[in-house]
Amino acid sequence: MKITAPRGTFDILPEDALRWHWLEATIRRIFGYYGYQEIRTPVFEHTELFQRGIGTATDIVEKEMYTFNDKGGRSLTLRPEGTAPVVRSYVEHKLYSRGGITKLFYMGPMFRQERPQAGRFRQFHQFGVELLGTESPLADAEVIPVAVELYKELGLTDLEVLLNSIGCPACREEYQKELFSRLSSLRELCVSCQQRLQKNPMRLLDCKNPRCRELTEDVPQVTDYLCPACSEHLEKTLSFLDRAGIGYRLEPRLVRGFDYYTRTVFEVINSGLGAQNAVCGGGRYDHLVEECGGPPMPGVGFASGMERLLLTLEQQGKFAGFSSAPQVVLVVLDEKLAADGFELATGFRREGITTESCLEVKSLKAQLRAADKLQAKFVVILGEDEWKDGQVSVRRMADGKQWRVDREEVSRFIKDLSGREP
RNA sequence: GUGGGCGUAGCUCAGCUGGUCAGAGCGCCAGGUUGUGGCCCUGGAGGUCGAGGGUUCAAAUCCCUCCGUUCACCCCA
Repeated sequence: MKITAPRGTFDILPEDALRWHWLEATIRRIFGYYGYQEIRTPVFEHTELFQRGIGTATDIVEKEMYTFNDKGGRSLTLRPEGTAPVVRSYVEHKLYSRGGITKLFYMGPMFRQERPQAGRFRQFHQFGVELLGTESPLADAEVIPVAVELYKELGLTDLEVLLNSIGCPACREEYQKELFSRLSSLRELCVSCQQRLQKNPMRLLDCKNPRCRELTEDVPQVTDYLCPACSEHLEKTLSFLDRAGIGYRLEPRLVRGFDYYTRTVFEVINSGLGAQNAVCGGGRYDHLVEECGGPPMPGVGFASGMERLLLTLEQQGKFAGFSSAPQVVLVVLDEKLAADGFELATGFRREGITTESCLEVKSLKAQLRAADKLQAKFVVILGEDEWKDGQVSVRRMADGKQWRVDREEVSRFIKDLSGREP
């Protein structure tokens, strides 16, 4: 094998495509119930959008973006995430001027140059929703069940919602100062935590290093530092979730990797995925629209990884029954009848019968074996015996029953039979 | 970017203390029925043993380099 798909990318083969179609269709259907409308943005954007939106100090912007110069010397970047592009489009087209609240969803490939791992790819697919134009905690509370109920509909089990509030810039700054003063003297923190302490002290709360965990054990929690407004926002969000019966776990150490988040942040995790256990991540971003050149306009949303969902569903045996079996396989027994067979197959298809036509005349045995492998419901056999009487044979594969039928009546015959057992 | 595991037929793998070691199962194709699938039987096709280099009379088997893949760290969906 000379040329393979680039590292971290993969082909979706026909049998897999069925699963993707099903997943995509389910997402669209559920999002429809909640009133989200699809928006499609380019797969690449000006590099600056992500630098401004995600934050230059984040890992994604620092080392994971596919950035290149086009022939005009512009710096472009394959989108590493979906929120910044959606917000860019929202601002560019002044969607806020249509009044009220904007509810959008997107779905498509994203690109990050990381080392591939279980459930992690360089080209991967996400869908997500963005609810723009309101600061109400009802919006935070609404966005979470969009994901949760979708997962339920997909048949996912063993999921957990983790939730936290990281406050607004004002209360967060005070908290970060506190963290810094408590921890900056500690030499025992791991190397990356030393760096985090300088750039974004809050990030070291979710370090997995056991020693760092101990050292930060009794550090105060973000939620203790929330200003009255942020505190009230969190309270209300939680009470709405409680009221609607949406389970969650308050996770004070949950912080997220993008700079744009404010107040509510959350994740949905699944234990079956190994280290990459998050299937969904999101939160509120009250200053991103402004950052992107729009008016002050709050927003909240989430993104979810499709590969990880499919992986989990696969583990749960969801796709056992997925197949694309044809209703009819046409078998032609003699080269001389090839044209008649072709005409017949075309007729079936015009009648809406999924038909596999006979492209190569082989022994009846071989053709039946092939039909069996395709899991055909019926085989229509066209041989000289039948044809001289203006007929074909229809064989029901499930029980091997066979009928001689006039050629003009085959479509009707098959349709009638299809409704019945077996 | 760092570290570990693995790279032998389409797939899953055995062989790996160097010398019938190029194999098994499944899959594929064909035959056992003059026009009848699934089970069974028989036969067949298919591999530069990831690539390159080295050690040796001799390497899939030992050594080195590279590539790929996988898991973990980092980070994240």
